[in-house]
Amino acid sequence: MLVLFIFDACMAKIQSKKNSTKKEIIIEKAAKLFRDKGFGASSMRDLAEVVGVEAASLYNHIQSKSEILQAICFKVANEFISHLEAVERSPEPTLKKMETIIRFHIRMMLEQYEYVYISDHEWRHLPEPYLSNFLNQRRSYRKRLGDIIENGIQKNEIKNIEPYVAILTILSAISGIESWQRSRKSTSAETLETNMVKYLIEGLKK
Amino acid sequence: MLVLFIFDACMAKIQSKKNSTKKEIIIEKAAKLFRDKGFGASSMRDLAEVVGVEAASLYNHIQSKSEILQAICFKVANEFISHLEAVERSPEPTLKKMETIIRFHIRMMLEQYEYVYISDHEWRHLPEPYLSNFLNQRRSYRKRLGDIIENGIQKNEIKNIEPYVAILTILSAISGIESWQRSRKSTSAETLETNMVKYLIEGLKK
DNA sequence: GGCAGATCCTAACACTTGTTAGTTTTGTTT
DNA sequence: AAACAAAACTAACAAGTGTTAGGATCTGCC
Repeated sequence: MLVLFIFDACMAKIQSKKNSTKKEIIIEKAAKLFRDKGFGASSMRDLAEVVGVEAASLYNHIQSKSEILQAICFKVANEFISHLEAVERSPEPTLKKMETIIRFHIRMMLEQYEYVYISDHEWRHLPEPYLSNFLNQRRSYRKRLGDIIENGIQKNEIKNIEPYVAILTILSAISGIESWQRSRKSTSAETLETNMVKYLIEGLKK
Repeated sequence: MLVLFIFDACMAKIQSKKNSTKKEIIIEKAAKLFRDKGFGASSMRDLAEVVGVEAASLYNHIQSKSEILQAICFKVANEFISHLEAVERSPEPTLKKMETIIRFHIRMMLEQYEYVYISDHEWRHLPEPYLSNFLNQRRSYRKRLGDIIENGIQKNEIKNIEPYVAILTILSAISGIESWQRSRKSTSAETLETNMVKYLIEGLKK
């Protein structure tokens, strides 16, 4: 009863069903904008224009420019973390685990390009304490990936390679898909995924 | 005679020996600044402060904020291109060529971190026509790298992999060293270079 | 010592930034 | 039709932007 009341009050204050929708539209448009002009170079007036509204009107749905950035960065971070948790719980061999993770990263880069790109490149502009929070999550995520690799080495399932360097290499390689997105060339998405997985997994095999 | 005159006039107009030195100092400080705040978020007043001078005084040595960015981006681009030309001319086998190039990229990332980082991440802010120019050089550079790989495949010296994807993977992986730089951890530069080369080269071997 | 030129400074410019206040329009409910 | 809330608008704010003008100061050379 009390809980319901608080919940309702919260919903009513922060967002109703309708401006939740509008808020999402704003964030979506913002993602596209931030991706190709950068967060710093995108003004609220720019954003307002693509949304089809006056700049001041945006503040009926969001609280600040950086709230948009926070929403994007943490949405992406959460998706990666919860996927990782599922993989960690699975009983598969190390190489298969890594392939699953690599494919997930590649698909995220293909299907949620704007969001992932911003989370990768514009997190610097997060205000504290969100910045520290984000970096902690990131560090923890990479650490856990490194643990998977280390575990695989100890079990003699994969080649002996510095886990940190392997993770750095894999994640960076995938985030480079950004530059493929920027200029859709002859190479198809499928070719890209197949070949990149091949390259990155082959380098881990014994 | 005429050539010399033009050369002299140019030198005198753009920079004398003395403000060339000062100009270089400004660019060096700017590189550090741009790297950790981003080009857009760095103001000329910020730059002036680290140089130890008033903002307006900078304009005795440079012509505009974006001239600094141009200087950095094209300096880096030229270094990579001329190194590539040397490798192209060499008679070595494909795998050795690729290792040379990979090592050069890694060392540039280790030794000229600020410059390379900015060239990698802040080129968007170049004004036209420099932007198009830069992107053309970049595309051409990657194309030539791809040709080396394609040639190696035809000669049966390396594994059959999509050249474009291989290049994308290699370059992106290396540019990820940025995040190692950002937080000097337990891993040494040597370990990093050794392991990354191992990973990236192993994935090319037959 | 004094001239010349390089380099600095202060002040200001025109403009853009994110955001707020106050008001009017819009759309739904009674 | 009246009333209410949601969401749009106009106008403005304080602060910060890159850059220029004009004058002061410093430096090295005759």
